Amino acid sequence: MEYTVQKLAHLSGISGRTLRYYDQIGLLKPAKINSSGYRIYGQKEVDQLQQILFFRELDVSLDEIGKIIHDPEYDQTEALQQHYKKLAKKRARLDRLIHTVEKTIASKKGGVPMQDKEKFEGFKEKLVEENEENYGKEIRKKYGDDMIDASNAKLRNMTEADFNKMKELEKEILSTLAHLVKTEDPASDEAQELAAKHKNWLMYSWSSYSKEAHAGLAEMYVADERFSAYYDKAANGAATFLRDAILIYTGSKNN
Amino acid sequence: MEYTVQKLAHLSGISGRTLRYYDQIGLLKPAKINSSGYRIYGQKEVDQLQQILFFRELDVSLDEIGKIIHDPEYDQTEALQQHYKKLAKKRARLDRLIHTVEKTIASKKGGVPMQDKEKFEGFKEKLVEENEENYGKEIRKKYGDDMIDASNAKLRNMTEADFNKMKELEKEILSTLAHLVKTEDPASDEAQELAAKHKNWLMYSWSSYSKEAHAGLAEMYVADERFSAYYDKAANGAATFLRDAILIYTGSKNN
DNA sequence: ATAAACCTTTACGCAACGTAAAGGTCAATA
DNA sequence: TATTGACCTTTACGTTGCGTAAAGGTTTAT
Repeated sequence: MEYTVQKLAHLSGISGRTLRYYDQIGLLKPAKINSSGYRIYGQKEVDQLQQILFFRELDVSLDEIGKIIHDPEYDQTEALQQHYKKLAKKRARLDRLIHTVEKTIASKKGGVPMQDKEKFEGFKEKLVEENEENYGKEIRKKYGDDMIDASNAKLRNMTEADFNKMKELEKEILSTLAHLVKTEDPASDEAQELAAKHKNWLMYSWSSYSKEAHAGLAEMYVADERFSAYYDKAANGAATFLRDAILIYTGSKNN
Repeated sequence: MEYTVQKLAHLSGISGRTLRYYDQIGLLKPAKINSSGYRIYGQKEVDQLQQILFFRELDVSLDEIGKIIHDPEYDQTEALQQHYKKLAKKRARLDRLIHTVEKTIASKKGGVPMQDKEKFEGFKEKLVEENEENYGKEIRKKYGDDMIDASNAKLRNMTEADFNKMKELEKEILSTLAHLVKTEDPASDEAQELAAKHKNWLMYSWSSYSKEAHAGLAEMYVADERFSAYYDKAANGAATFLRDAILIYTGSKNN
């Protein structure tokens, strides 16, 4: 049986354009070209198209598919396994997204003003994720996997009330910081109180506290511009001031 | 606090290009442009960017996001709900794909030649899906939802052994058909035996049998080019021959 | 003064096709 | 037989969300 483009297209449920495109990129060449320049496909091509569509269904890129079906050296099992991992990741992400949307919808139905609510779940996850992506490697090296995993777990399990308290405390710290930075005295009582508040704030996400870890974080507030930018939003030099206050608080530095 | 492109980019973890692009498409305009033509963003823009990234995380298109955050008329809850449905569909599909890949890998590990094995699970699903997409509406109208759902379920639950038997029977039918079509006698004993085999073949996926349904399907083999193309692969006029044989077998037509 | 590190606009590239546009081919019908 | 209408062809631009030069101006630090 021989098929022209449209015939094969109908048979397989894809468009003629797609078949021409596959020809163009060398993924599926017709068996022959007839005297009028028409593409003619045979049974072999139909079978190969089935294979192509099978992999395409699995979200494999056409490039990959080409390798899989044309290169006999290609380890198909390995490819499938790699692909399986990709799919699993996608699904995990989708699960999270769905969860977030569900929560968001629910909270909106509850009549809660969406402005802040909508971001809640997403932000928690974003926090965890961002921490991982931005600081994951460095921090995991410094503090070890267990501590970070525990921290992430704690963050994830936080109730919304906790989360809001944490946010408020954060605000308070920032405004106090903006105020105190002008005094230029990180050893003052107020500054030490601020450092204590900062510890409390940390404890919302940290599973355990150590002065060393607190001091280490303080150093990072200055060393890493992503942190310093955050605190310098409050006031110029805020990151440095906070660091010094914490270093004194933790006893890492004498006034 | 004011941010240039790079500052905001670092702060939010996206690229400068992305910020310029968002400016370009009107999704996020800077607070102002300074005397040197630099984009300057303020706190308001930072907040809005948070919102944008929140929705982007949910795989909402930038176009949609624009409507959501700029248009006060826009029903955000409705949009989220729509989006939720999309995500759910995606996940359902992903679940299927993952299942297929798992099975495929498993079967390959079992040392079974992949050529046919790999397609097995995928093909079953593809069969169900294709049936739905291609004939779903027409057939559901004709036979009712219950019957079709039952058929799909049966197909899905088929063991591989059954599936292979079905495939073999299919082959046998096709080759017998190719042979018999030359006799041009759909009422012959052999042709009637063929019709019986066709019934058996059907029973692999049908949950119950009726002569009317069988005859109806036979008519469709000729009427619908997607079916007729399939059978005419075996031999010219095969679809018509098979239909006639079935019509006689079911008593819908006298020889 | 000069380099490093910013900033700008313009513009091509990516994946996997959809969608004209402009023109040849083939089968059936008036 | 001439003419539809349904095919077929190639060429080429549009889509999404940016990445990545290229070519040049600005700011900051040394």
